[in-house]
Amino acid sequence: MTLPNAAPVPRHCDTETAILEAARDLLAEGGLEALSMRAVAARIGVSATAIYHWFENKEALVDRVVSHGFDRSEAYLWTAIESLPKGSVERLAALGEAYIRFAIENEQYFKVIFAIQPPAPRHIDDVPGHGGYRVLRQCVVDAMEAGNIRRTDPDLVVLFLWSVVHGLVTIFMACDPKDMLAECEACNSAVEHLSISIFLHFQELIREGLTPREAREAGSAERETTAPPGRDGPGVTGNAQPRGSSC
Amino acid sequence: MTLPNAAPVPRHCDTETAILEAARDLLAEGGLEALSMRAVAARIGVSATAIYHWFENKEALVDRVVSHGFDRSEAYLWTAIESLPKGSVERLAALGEAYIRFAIENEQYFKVIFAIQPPAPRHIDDVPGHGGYRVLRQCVVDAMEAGNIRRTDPDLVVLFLWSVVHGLVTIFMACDPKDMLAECEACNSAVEHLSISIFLHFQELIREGLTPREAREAGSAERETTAPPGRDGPGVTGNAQPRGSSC
DNA sequence: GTGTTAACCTTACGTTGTTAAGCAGGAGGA
DNA sequence: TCCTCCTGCTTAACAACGTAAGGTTAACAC
Repeated sequence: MTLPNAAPVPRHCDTETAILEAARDLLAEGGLEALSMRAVAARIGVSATAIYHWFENKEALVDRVVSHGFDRSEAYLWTAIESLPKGSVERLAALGEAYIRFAIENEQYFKVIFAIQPPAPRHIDDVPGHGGYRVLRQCVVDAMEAGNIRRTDPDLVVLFLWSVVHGLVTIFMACDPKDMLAECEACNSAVEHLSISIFLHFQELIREGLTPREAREAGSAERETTAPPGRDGPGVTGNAQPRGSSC
Repeated sequence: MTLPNAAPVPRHCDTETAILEAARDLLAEGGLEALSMRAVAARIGVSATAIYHWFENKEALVDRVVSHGFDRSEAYLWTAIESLPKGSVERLAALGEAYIRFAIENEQYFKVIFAIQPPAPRHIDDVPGHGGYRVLRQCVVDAMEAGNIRRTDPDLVVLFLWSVVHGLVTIFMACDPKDMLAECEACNSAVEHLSISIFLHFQELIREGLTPREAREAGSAERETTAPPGRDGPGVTGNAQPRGSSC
């Protein structure tokens, strides 16, 4: 274990890394309840109390594990979008899809972060994975400057898009909405994950909004002058999506 | 404790109710980690093992507590919207706001549900609060029939709106995005909760979408002719998903 | 009187996170 | 070579946890 001659590198790194790796594996395998100090210790062949030499307590260990996991998120998201044109809507869409994929692949990390209640709400920079927020914000600003999405408060749009994808994966982690979407054939297409398939359909809603086209065109002139937030546009029955019974 | 003469009413109801109430209070006060069998028992003056006479184990107790809490959600949501016109967009907006309020008021219940990992993903009907899903779906269908929102798969719209509000409250429970929204003056208006203030701004994005008006009007003419709904419009990922042509 | 059942109780077991005390061994100075 | 200090662990023990096993008591049926 100990490096023979490289003095400046303390051997402690080995144990600390081993602890983190064992904890990461346990978390991924069985969630937080499978991650006990004794289980981690047993995996790497030390006593449970040895962990306290490297981490203040279990919470600190879990925090490090989760942070490590999410440190990869920023790179993961950048990789997913780097080949797509800057400022494009495709890039934003790919980012959302990547977020969902990352959440699925790191489900236990997500659950830990959004289950543990911090004593006080943490600042966004202290939340593991806040790097993902930076990526998303950059893409939104780019798309806004390129004129591909509406110009409004970018932070609001960022939070909106984040809410959509995060809400989707969170709901999917808690329950299985498969049955409620059984009638939606397209949702059950040959896509790896149902949540991603649904997100593909969300994209049209995100882009076009829920207001029927007729109502929008009718009310566009008057809305030029006043734009109250909770207004109710007069409804004209439109049928933009001709489909059988439910779709 | 024991009722003297009223035979048909077994005394056990008192204890069971007391257990549920104590567990509910402990959960609300200190979250899941404050809810221990011994703490519940101490509150009502029985031994910890007495609880096992009424509940199979801790999980069953927590399940009942959370279910009870969410049983009120459907009534809560209906109350919030009953005075608003059926099929209106206001009704949908009020429903979203009510969901957020309910989540804030029942934060610990939310955390338990979306933190605990069921062995297998549960069916939507088994999820506490699925009554809220029913309310939302009804409002979406009404609004669709009234022509106030676009006609498309209602379940998709339901899941979309649910994702938006659920994602928003989940993000807010995990971190404090106050700083990142510091520049958004409107968000810091005199509204009770920041999340509700933000949701008010989300509503415009939900209704109008992110596509700039100019781009929409320019593209509307050509889309009149060729409009396969599931088609790769702008914004669909480059990962070329094989999509069903049905939706 | 006997038997049954409901509604508790006490005791105890194994596991958990965590602390305290101490030991082995290498490094460094005298 | 001896002493001291620090690092990286160890064992022992603690309180709190969920929960299993079995005893006790009162109410009730026959």
